[in-house]
Amino acid sequence: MGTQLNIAPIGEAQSLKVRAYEALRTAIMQLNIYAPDAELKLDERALSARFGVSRTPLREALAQLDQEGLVRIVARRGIFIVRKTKAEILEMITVWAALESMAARLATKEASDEEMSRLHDLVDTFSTDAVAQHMGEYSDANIRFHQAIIGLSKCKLLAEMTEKLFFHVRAIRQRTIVENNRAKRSIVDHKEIVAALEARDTERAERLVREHTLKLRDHVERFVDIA
Amino acid sequence: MGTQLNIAPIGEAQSLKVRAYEALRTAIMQLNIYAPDAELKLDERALSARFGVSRTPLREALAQLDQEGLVRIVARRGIFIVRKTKAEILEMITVWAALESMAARLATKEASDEEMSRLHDLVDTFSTDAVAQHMGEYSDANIRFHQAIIGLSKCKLLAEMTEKLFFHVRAIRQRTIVENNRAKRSIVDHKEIVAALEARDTERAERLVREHTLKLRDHVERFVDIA
DNA sequence: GCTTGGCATATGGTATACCAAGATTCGAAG
DNA sequence: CTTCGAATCTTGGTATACCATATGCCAAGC
Repeated sequence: MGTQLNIAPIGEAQSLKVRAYEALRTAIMQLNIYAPDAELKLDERALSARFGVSRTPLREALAQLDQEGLVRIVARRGIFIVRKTKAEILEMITVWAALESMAARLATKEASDEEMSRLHDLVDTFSTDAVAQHMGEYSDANIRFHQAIIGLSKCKLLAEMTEKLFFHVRAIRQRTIVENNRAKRSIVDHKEIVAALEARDTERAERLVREHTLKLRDHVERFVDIA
Repeated sequence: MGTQLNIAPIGEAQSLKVRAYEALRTAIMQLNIYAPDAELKLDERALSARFGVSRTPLREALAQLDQEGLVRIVARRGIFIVRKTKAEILEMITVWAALESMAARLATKEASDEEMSRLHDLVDTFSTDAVAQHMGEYSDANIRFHQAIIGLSKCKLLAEMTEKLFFHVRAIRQRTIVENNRAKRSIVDHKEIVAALEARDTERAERLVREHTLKLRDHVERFVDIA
């Protein structure tokens, strides 16, 4: 196909800093930081030996994780994986609600009908996926639905900012009590949201998205036990 | 006077990284980056000599500025102060609208009457400050008003996130065409917002704040000439 | 046995040297 | 005069050594 060699897949040897950052971020994501026996302290030298790179790029990666709030670096004390407090999680969900409701508002004006229909499909798929339903509000499938709405806003900044929030919120999956009723009601909410978006009902779409996410907030406040 | 020697709190010498970061951030803030002759390229070695510190802490400070979007580090090319494009500025104002409208919503529930009255005073002061009016939507006094609303939400994350946005938006001050009518209408908006907040009218407060900021967005879109 | 001061160790912070790849210069070839 | 390429310079990336302080252990003294 094509008369040009369609770009090299580009193995792309990124900087060690970036690679270290991604490796650490992934590792932290996979760690259940709320488990009582979770390893929360990191050691620069041990990590640098483990990765096979010097401390310098590793430190830069850690500094970035520190700024993003995933770890906390304390001089001459150590580097600690951060456990978000419940209050912080609630604030993040609140901000999420603010951002996604604005995204819904924009989506009613920016998204094409074709994009809307793809969103529609996503909801239908999710509503028949028992596993996803079981995972509740924190499953990857669910997160994808919300990210899809953000995407339809065509506002990259909204996407960037929510991505960081999702990362932290995902960490509380295991601490959530899954109610079956809640999962089903969530599906209903999603369908209503898509309907409002497709109808280009800006105000309703915004309100539904906000209320949906704030419902999650209240649920976490009442039924999630952390910190 | 006291029977115990009430030890000094200790000066607190911050790390060189933090000091370099703050110095650079301040310097960038004071620079009119949209001026044609603005110095947009930085040099690690030159800066390290100028600050009297080695490249290491300086690099960490620069890496942080890079992540925050104030500068862009390109390997083997240089470090450049970022000029935000108009599209990016517009996105930032949109996100700002999302965050502050949520803050207004929360404020109607979280703020005390006493705090509301202080906000009221702030508006009265601003409305009689000719200089502030002249500066329009980007004066420090105006920014303070908006930050005050954010503060009343009692949501620290909202405050953190908007602070970064304000920094970037402030940079376009000089590029804004100040219309007298607009300044006056802005004051009217502010008074209405405060009224809604004091009346604890959640929906109205949210809507007014959102519309006010989106008005600014449209104004920038039409009358600010950058990038 | 308990307190206390010092020493050893751990650990993040800083300085410095070197590397590799992009940018620049400048002269030789045409 | 133009073109092109090799030598050189520039500049961010990386490795490594050293520094300063928080912690903990241990022994000396009460």
